[in-house]
Amino acid sequence: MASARTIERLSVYRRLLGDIDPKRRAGVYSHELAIKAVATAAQVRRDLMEIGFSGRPRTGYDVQGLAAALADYLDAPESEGIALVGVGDLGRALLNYSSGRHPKLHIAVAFDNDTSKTGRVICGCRCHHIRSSRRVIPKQGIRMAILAVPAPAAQSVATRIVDDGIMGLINFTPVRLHLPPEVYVENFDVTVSLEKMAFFTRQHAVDADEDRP
Amino acid sequence: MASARTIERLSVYRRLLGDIDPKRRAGVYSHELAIKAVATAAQVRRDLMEIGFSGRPRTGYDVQGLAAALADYLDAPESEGIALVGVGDLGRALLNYSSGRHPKLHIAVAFDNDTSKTGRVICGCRCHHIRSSRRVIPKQGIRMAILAVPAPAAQSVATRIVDDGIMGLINFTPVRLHLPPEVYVENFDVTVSLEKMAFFTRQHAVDADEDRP
DNA sequence: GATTGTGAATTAATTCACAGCC
DNA sequence: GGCTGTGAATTAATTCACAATC
Repeated sequence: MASARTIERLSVYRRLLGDIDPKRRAGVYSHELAIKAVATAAQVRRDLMEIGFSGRPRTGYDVQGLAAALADYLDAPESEGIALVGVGDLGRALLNYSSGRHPKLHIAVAFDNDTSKTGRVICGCRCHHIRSSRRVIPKQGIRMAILAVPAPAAQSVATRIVDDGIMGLINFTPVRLHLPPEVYVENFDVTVSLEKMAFFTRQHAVDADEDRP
Repeated sequence: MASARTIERLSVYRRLLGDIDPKRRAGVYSHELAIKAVATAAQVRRDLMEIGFSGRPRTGYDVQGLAAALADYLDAPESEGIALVGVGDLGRALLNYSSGRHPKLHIAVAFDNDTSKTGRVICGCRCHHIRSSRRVIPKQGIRMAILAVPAPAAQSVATRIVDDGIMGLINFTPVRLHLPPEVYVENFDVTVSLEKMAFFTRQHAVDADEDRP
């Protein structure tokens, strides 16, 4: 099976393909995708090999065919609904961002514990009280969630929704969750990113100094 | 130099240390950090070797000493200010999240192009119009930024602030930025994460099926 | 002549496994 | 006895390099 790194790049390639009008450009070369995706041409070819899609020498990869192959590989056959848990600023940003953007993934429902938010439609999405998750999540057949609650609530809410049938989640809180191993967890940690940026920005500056004659 | 992966884990270890009261527990073992950080004990030891911090057999790593060593390795000597560019829902979420949380990193200033936001203090942070970035960024000695603007504005705003002196940034837009190589860019891409979660959640389910007798 | 597909080589990241230590 | 530090081994990821192809 493809590695997480490969999946990430495939997702990027797919978006880049969206920038190409297939009526104007029928084919795209590995080195073109590579430049836009900040990768190498060989890497692109390897990744596409992984999903079993072939190009042709001289003409490259068929834009429409590749888009279809990527969709086939990355997407589920049916559209999948995602639960947003926690409708703060971040939750609203995610709702606005993702509404209608993806062909097969959409935020289907939101949960919060603030009764001024529950029972309403926020950014086009119905918001329920978290206490009704047990009823709503199985009923709508939802298997994935975005966790965007305050840190102190993270573990208990995560445990709860996993009980309700959630099998994969993106964790926007800084808490390292303790969940059964069959649940896929992706940590999206802002503090780590900030520290990494600070570290490598400093490092880049040092490198540039050292390169000076 | 340490790899990006190592830096990420060091950042996680540091936060985990914060959960330990050094008055109650003077030492911590590699396997304890490993469990909490979802890594292996050997990995933890390798990472700490990288920063030149030694533990002692039987007693493990000194909690306070390790915290100090991590701070020394990860942080700049002086506190660093970060510019937030784009004060939408996501920007506000970041402001709320990061205010006063980190000892050496803070969002020092915000920029937007919406005059209903500029000239005010939002979530404790002064918001300027983006057109004054050329004056404010150098004056405050800011070298890092968080890019949280709408996608269509991403490239032009990024180019602009790099001109103003920004050397590292976190890109929350889905745009692949074209910037000089000496600028450190970290892409934080929600669509990629969603697709990855969907893919591996599905995959986990298949695996579980296959494991059944 | 330019591009793909891929075996081989290389480089990077992780884990093993055990000596040394308290 | 249980832990660290680390050389060696292993595994994973990437890149090289070139035959095959159009």
